[in-house]
Amino acid sequence: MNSEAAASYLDGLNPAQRDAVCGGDAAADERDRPLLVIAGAGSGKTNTLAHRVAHLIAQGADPGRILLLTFSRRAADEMVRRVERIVARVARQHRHLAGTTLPWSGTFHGVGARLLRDYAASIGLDPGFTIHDREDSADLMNLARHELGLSSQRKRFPLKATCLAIYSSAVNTQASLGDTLRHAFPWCAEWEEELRRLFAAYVEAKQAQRVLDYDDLLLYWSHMMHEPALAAGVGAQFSHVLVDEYQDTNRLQAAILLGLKPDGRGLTVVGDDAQSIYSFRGATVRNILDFPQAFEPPARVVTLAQNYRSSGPILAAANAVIAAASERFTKDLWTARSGGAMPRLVSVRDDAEQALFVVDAILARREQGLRLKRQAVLFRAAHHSARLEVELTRRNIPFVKFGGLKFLEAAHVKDVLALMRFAQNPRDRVSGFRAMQLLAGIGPKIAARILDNLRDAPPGCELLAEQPLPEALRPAWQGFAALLESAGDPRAPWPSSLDALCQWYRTEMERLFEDAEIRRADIDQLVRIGATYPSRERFLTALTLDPPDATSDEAGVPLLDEDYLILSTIHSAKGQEWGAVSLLNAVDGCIPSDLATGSAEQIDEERRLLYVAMTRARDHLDIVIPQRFHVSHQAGGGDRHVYASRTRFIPNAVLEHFEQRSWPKPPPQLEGTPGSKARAVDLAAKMRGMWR
DNA sequence: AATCGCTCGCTTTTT
DNA sequence: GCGAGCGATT
Repeated sequence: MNSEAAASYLDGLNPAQRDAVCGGDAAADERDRPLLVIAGAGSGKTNTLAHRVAHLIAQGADPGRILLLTFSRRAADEMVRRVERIVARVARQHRHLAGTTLPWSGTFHGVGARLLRDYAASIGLDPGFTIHDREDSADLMNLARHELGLSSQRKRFPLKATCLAIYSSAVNTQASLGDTLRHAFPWCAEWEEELRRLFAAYVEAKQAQRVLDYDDLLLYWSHMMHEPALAAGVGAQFSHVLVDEYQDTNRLQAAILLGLKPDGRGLTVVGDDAQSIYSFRGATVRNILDFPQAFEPPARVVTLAQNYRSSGPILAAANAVIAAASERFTKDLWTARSGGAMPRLVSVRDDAEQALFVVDAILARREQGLRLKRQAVLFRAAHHSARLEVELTRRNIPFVKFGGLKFLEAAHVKDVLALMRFAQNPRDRVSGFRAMQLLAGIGPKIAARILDNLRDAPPGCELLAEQPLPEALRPAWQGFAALLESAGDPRAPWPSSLDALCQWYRTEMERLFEDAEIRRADIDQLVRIGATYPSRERFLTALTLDPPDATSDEAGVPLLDEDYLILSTIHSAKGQEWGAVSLLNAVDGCIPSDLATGSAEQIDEERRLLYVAMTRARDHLDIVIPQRFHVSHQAGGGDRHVYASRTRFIPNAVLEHFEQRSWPKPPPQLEGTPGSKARAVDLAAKMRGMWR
């Protein structure tokens, strides 16, 4: 490539970024040496990684042999978009690069699913396996739990979700069950033997039903990497492997990488230990810390410490917060930006006033020209925004919420997916169990009996239509069986087979739900989403692994053209930025969550969470502290409350970085009789009712 | 055998 | 304020 073109696309990078993109170029042997990029918040990480990928392609790497692993589907799409844009620029001189695409980019889970299907034949897996989401997995766990008689113990056995969490934690951290229990679930330690039996049964059930859960996608992949012949094959498939958000990967994922590239050649990982916030999912910051020494010679390390995002005062405050972390490996970030307002620490009376303050501040900024889309409200737990959502609805301010309840968790959406999965894989008991009970007159008993019959049938011969049933059910059943059989046919046209299922389901909805009208819109939406995928398989996989992640995301298509406010959990805000950020409930008990104050590591992670929230802001940052807190689940709609205190992560010593103020109670003429508690409670209940 | 209605316990973050 | 689970009812 000529140096002029090189200059044109590398021009915008600072020296450290340029080093990360093409540092090893001079010596051919250096170029593919393993590379660790420590990239602080707002340091141009995505841009740098995208440039590195584009640079590799410009230097002759085959885009079809580049594996790009990101944390979320959203991040993958963004990365691919940027790479394509940079490559398109280079392609003006190098025609053969025009139209470059990156077929191998996605999450570990998504790529794992794809590889497992590709290699299914060589690892004894049915390529038609279905993937269970967390709830399906919990249901299957529950089935095993009942069959082993664990649900009727003298002492209460852990709930299905807890069992699954324990299983998942053990798998992802690669720890023994005993260690997992002692370390993360001490209150369940007495059940170790029962849990071991339960997990064995759970694994057998999954295999008999040709079903994989999230963890299996990594687990099977990593085991594949332990087979030398397979590992060599998969490894050779990729000339370069690049991983984003490496601080949030777990041991299983690290093992996969090492299996793919044992000598580290062609391997690049990017991350920031100060933003590690997923240890509850088994992520370990050790991955990033130990990365350089895992290779001989050790990996090259490049640090990006210049922040391009936040104003000086915001960055100073964030640095002050993270400085108190007991263990840290990255340096403070610095910025060339000068001026800007200090972040505000705002005291309000309670939850209700917090909502009022935030809405007023947001509208004021919009008056000054900052569109709603450039503003976000962040919080620790999805339900923290409930009061705010009511206020936004009342004032007709559109918003989109990320995190929390998903489109897919709605009962009616799950029903349709269960129908589809059952059609694809009649041995999938969880899906079949749910799907069959949609028919009036079929309950757990009949459904279970039919599933038993299906399990014993030879593969390929599903016999759905020929089940013994009460005569009264037969006509309805015939239609149901015919529907599933045609939808399950691998040659069934897509997406019309989905449409047919939904058509059938729509008529059942009337009986199943009082509010079928509202839910119908979601079903229409599902059909529309389905139409954007090329096949049933791709649709089901994508929906399980990369669900549309905002409530009312895509749902309100007209909404997308309009301006709307972003509401997001801090976790879901990772990697994003906004002109103005408001953080709710900066009090002890919320940040840190009182469920996460068990160990020093947990508390440190909560501190990093606050740091991540603060560093999302460019120009304005409001941290809100309600003085009074309603006790969350009290009987009888009482008005009990506790006095909350400012989060321990903003102690007096850091206050100098904030402008402190309190928000007075506004004149109470807005909403009828002021201070009438009964009235306020009624209104809230009404608003909540809108979402049911 | 399915379904309705009641009580009890738990309640973060997500691929 | 919600789901899972259980006992009573159809």
